[in-house]
Amino acid sequence: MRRVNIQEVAKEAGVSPSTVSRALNGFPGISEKTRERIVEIARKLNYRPNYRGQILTTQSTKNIGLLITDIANPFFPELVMGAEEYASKSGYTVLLGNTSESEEKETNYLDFFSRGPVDGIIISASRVSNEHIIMLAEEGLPIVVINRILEHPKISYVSTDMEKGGYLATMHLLRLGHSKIAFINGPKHSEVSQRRLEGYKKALKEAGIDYNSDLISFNVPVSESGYKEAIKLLCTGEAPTAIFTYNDVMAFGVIKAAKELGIKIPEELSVVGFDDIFFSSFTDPPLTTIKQFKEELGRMAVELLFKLMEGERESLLIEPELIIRNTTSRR
Amino acid sequence: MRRVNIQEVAKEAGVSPSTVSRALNGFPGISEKTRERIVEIARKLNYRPNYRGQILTTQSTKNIGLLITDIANPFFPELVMGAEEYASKSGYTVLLGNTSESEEKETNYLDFFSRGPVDGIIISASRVSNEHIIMLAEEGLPIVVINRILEHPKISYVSTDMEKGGYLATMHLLRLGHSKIAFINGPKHSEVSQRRLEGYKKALKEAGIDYNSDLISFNVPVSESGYKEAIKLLCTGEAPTAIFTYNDVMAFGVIKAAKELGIKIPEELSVVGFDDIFFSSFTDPPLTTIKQFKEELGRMAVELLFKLMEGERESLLIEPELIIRNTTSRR
DNA sequence: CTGTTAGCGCGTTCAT
DNA sequence: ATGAACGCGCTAACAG
Repeated sequence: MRRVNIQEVAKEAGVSPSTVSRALNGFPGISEKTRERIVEIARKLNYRPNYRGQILTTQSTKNIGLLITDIANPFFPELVMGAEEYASKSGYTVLLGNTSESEEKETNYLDFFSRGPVDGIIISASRVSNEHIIMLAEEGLPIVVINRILEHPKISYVSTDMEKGGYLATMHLLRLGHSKIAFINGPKHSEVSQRRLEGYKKALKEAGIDYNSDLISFNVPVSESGYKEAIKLLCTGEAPTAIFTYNDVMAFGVIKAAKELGIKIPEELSVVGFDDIFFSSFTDPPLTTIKQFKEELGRMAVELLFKLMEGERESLLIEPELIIRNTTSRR
Repeated sequence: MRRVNIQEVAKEAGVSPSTVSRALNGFPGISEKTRERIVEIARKLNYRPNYRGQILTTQSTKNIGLLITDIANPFFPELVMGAEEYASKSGYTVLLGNTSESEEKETNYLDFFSRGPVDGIIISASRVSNEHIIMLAEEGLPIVVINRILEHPKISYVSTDMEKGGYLATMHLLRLGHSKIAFINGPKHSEVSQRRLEGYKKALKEAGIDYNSDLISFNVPVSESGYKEAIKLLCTGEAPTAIFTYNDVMAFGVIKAAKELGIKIPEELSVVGFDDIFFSSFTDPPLTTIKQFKEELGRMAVELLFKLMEGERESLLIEPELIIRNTTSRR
């Protein structure tokens, strides 16, 4: 692939390859004069060490693998930016694996990552099993998981407090006088979905309202799901007066459905999303939502990964925040 | 990093490493019986070939590097998805480099990519110079550029016809009776900005309207720029009746500014964006825009890259499309 | 059909 | 302060 290698530089400088290596890597045991001469020659020849040979010897790639579920959902880009910014400060590059909600792709990327191109992995994806993650970790690969509580001696995690999020959203709606609150939830198998549902139930219980599973649905977390579920819910005789969605993008689908059905938001229907992505303040009306600190999540994941690479394990929960805009109102 | 290597499998099976390699890679010259036995042992030992050793030998990484400017702008995720989907069909993984509009980061990623982790590069970023790209191409690295017309024997490109896009947007506004049309453009040095400006000028000329450079500004292509420029434009005595923006995200900024100033869209101000990202149909009012076929752009880039790796060079232009929604109306 | 040898491009001994 | 030899893990080329 690359043109000039270390041997050619060595030949040009009339020294051995190891001397070139020492010179260019700033290692001791070489005279300042030779170093300068070699550095100059290397630059002239436009020499850059071959990555493939380098990582094979050093056993370090200076790369981090970041697995995410859906790059089209703005939640993830913000997370990625947080991770990338922090990683690049330490000279690390982030290799992004986007899985488009496909379990097979998650497995493929994880397999790929585990074969050597990265020094550690951050997983922000829900399909892959804890067992699979633990297996990789036990092979010696440092792993940090995002938004998944995984207690294991070799794995760290950072997560939004999802139960708190579900609780905040539901409580907000209850306080506004709603009692029939639908929850258009995410994938059933996902831990995140389950924890938010716990928060939802907890709030209901505190308000003394019976839990009704007819108001809950589990979905692929994309806009269309929100749209379809909203149509279903709003066309029944006993339609809910408020809808809480698994994420903002799904809430956009709900808003769209309500508009098409001529149902006014927030007068006739209140909507609460989750994530607080950039576009949520631009919808009509602007979306009330539970904010996740996405950049912080990405940043902390990298920080915890670096610690893990040095043998220190540490995990943490980040509190979400209720952002009240204009899709919710008193019943 | 990885636990068990090919030698251990060989030892366990009582054969040589090369036999194991043949068995696992499906190469000929090995008895079916031995192959099955080795495959079984490899699976039992949970062996997966070490990527680092493998690429050093095969000279192929099965990776593509994809350089993008701003992952937070939904234009790019859609492009990435198109690229990824097509690449993964051929067993390739996409390594994403996000540069957050920083020239230094673009250079870093390009440097990294050129040192060996990928078999080819797709560049959808504007800061890096043609010279730099050509240098890398001449080192033997297959490169495809997106939205940049770069004629060079070793480089392919795929681009939206930007001049056409600028022309379509401006012509649409002219037909609606607008004559004072501001253009909140992208980065000045960017070829894309320049080509769209050409289209804008061409439409103006055809309508017999003089070009007024006061109506043109060059900006970092993020939402805030649209907001700030709109405030500036709309607070002057001679405010334009229509604004064309470099991308949809900037148009969102314009909409926000107009709302804050109490200016009604589209009655008092028409707005046309560029890209047609997913959220543009969710704004209030839904945005009129020039659609780029983003997934197609990503898909074609990979296809052209594969061709380039086999020595065939081919480039193409994709026609954009005017999507009329509700931010434009007759003057 | 299988084993041995060599080499990808580096960094790291261990000598000198 | 510098060079020679070795090895990272794998596959390709050559032998048998």
